[in-house]
Amino acid sequence: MSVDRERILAEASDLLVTEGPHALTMRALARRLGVTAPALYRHFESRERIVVDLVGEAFDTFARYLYRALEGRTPAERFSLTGRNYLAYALEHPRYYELLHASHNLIGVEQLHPEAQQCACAVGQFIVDRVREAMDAGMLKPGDPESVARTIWAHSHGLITIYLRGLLRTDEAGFRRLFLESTWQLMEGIAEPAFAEAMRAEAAAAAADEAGAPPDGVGRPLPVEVGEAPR
Amino acid sequence: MSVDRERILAEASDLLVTEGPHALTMRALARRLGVTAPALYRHFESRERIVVDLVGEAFDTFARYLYRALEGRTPAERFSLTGRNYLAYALEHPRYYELLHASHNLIGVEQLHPEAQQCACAVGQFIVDRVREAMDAGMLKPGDPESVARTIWAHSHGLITIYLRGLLRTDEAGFRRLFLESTWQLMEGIAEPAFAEAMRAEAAAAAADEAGAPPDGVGRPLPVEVGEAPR
DNA sequence: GTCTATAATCCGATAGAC
DNA sequence: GTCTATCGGATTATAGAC
Repeated sequence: MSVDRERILAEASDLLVTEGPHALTMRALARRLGVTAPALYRHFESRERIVVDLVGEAFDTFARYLYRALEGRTPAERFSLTGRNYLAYALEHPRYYELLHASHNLIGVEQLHPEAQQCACAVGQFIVDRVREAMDAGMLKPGDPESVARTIWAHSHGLITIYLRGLLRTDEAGFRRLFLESTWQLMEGIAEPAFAEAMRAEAAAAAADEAGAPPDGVGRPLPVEVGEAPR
Repeated sequence: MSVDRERILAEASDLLVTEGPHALTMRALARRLGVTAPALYRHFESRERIVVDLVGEAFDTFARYLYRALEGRTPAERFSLTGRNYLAYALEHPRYYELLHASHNLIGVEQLHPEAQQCACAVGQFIVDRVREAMDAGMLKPGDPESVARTIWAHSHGLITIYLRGLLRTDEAGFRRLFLESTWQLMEGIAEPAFAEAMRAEAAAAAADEAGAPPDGVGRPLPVEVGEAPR
């Protein structure tokens, strides 16, 4: 049998997240792939290189998801898309998401620090920027953008972490509704009433999907365009 | 030199959290303690037993911190104390806090599952109960206690995680203020105005401590007793 | 590009002297 | 209660045949 770089990384991330770092050995990895250990050295020069590349790809993918939010044409759209894409990344690449936050335990600080520290800062700044322009557009209550961004980030990250650890007894669809509902509770405090109301409507619509989803609810539009109205 | 159980556990937790599970070896642990590896087997029958006991103690300590909130005499006090004690545990035992959430990667599901799963459920139920009685007392807006408790838990956990990972450029004192400020932003949405106002005052008082703390600000009283007034 | 065989290292744990 | 010495096994990584 033959393997390629992608299959190795995929199997390695699964091994790493589901059974822990000690379980990611060249032998175990090769066994899963149907080859022997030395074959892996044709694709990676060492075990550590596999882990480093894995974490690097997790960061890259994360940045790609997040920056896609810049396709939104209004501050409200970009703000909303940022939250959606953050959640989408966590749910579509759960092992990467865990890897991102466990990376400091997996590899030495010097291995990825330049890129990772920079990426972590960039992510923080990205969210702050989306919050700031949402404030300027009158969508969020006035305040310190950095502080509000931290609050939003912490809430999303905490909720996702708890879910991925299996501490919420619900499936992915249930968690998506739960995430919207919880985010709305948070927005009630930091968003202007008009936008909070729109988020409430979105959460209600999502709840409606639960009991007999209307078949045209596929491409439900973004919550509002309230970001352009005032100013 | 001689070692005791406590020194071993303390050094082991440090090794585990700061350098990862692979770094916790009997040899490395013994070296840090100034003894040789076989000496450790006088106190623990195996390496795994060290990890299991460590996680167990992290859970026990956590429960002790949390249940102390029951000393509050009013729903408002118990609600407030729950949040304070949760934060106190995380800041006074940061390695235990990380251990708690990494435990599923450290030991087999069967080793601690009875106690851990039960403790995790108990903690969740404890917070839900405090939220429910705070709602009944008119301190929080009416709603689903489980949903609101999840939101509060997620926010606190997320913020603490981000801080412990060193992603917030601030010291512990700065983080305490930051935590209060962020919690207030959240409370603005889920608490009744009277209590939200009290939390705002508390956050402002904490901010005042920043620039020239008044020397009598030591035992600042609990935010309010608003929980007993309405009904 | 994968195999077998193997070198070198590190691990957990035990035996027995002191 | 700690030490030295050691067993048995696992690991990463390499050498060389095919």
